[in-house]
Amino acid sequence: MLKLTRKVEYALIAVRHMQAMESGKLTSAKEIALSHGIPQQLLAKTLQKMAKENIIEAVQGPSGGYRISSNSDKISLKDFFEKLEGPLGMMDCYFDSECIQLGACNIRTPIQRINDNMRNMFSKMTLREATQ
Amino acid sequence: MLKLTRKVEYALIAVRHMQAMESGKLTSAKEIALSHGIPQQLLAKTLQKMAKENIIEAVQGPSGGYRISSNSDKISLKDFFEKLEGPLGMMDCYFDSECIQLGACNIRTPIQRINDNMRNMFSKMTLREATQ
DNA sequence: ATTATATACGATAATTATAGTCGTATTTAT
DNA sequence: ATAAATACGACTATAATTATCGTATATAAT
Repeated sequence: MLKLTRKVEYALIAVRHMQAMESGKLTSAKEIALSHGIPQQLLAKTLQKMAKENIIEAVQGPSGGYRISSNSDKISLKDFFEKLEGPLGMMDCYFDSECIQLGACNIRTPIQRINDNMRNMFSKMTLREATQ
Repeated sequence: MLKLTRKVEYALIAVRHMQAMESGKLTSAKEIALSHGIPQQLLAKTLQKMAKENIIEAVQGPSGGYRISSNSDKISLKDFFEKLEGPLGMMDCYFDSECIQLGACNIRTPIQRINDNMRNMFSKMTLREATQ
C-alpha cells in the first residue's frame, strides 16, 4: 500500500545516477537504463518529463544527455512527486472526480487530515536530502 | 499518487459510520452500504477483515451486525492500513520480491528514508484521531 | 423445526491503472 | 550526410484493483 510507481522509482534511480556523475557531466537515457536494467524507452519518457519540469537539464544531439539541475536542492519531495504524477493525495475526490457519494460522504475531514499530514511531511523533505 | 485504495476508503467510511452510532449499537453491512452507496458484498469483506483484526466487533445472526471495537483509540493509522492491506511501504522490495536490480539498485537508502518517515507519521496518528 | 437475515469466505469476472513498446520527428556533433 | 541523442503521441500488454457470484454458517424470531 502507498507504493511508489515505477515511474517515480525510475526517476529516483536516474536522479541518484546523475548525482553520482562528475559535476556538469552528462549521462544518457541509454546509459542509465543499461546500468540499472530498466526499459530505456520508458525511462526516456520520465527523463523528458523531469527535464520539462526543470528537475534535470536536457542537452540534445549526439553526445547530448541529461544532468541534474542546479536547483535540485530546492525541490521538495512533494514537488518531485507531484511534477511526475500529479497531485499528491490519498484520494481523487479533492481533485478531479464527480464523487458518487454526493452528500453521503463522511470522510472528507479524515481524508483531508491525512492528506495534510502527508503533504506536510513531503514538503519538508528535499529531493537532494532524500537521495543523498 | 499515493492514493488510498477503495478497500481502505470503505473501511474509513464504515468506521465513521459506526462511531456515529449510539454506543454499543450494531449496524450492518447492508445499512452502511445503502446509506453511502457502496457495493455491499465488497464492503462486507472489508468489515469481515476488520472484525478478524479486532478493529471492530462482529455479531452473527439476524439482528446481528458490527460495532466499533472498544480499543479503537489504541489503533494507529499505520496499524489500520497494514491490517487491511499489508506492509505500509513505498516499495515491495523490502518485503517480498526478488528485485531484478540485484547489485545495481542505488535507491535502497532513499526509499528506506522515505518509508521510515511515512511509517513514523502514520504511527503517531490514531484511527480515532483521524476519524473524529 | 422452519424461516429469514445476518456474517464468513473462496472463486472468479470485469474494470481500471500501470507498465512497456512502437514509430516517427527533431536536434546537433562529427 | 550520418549517427546518436532527445521528444512525443499512439498503442499494446500486463498487473492490480474492484466487484460479483455462489455457498456455508450462525442465530433470532415465529
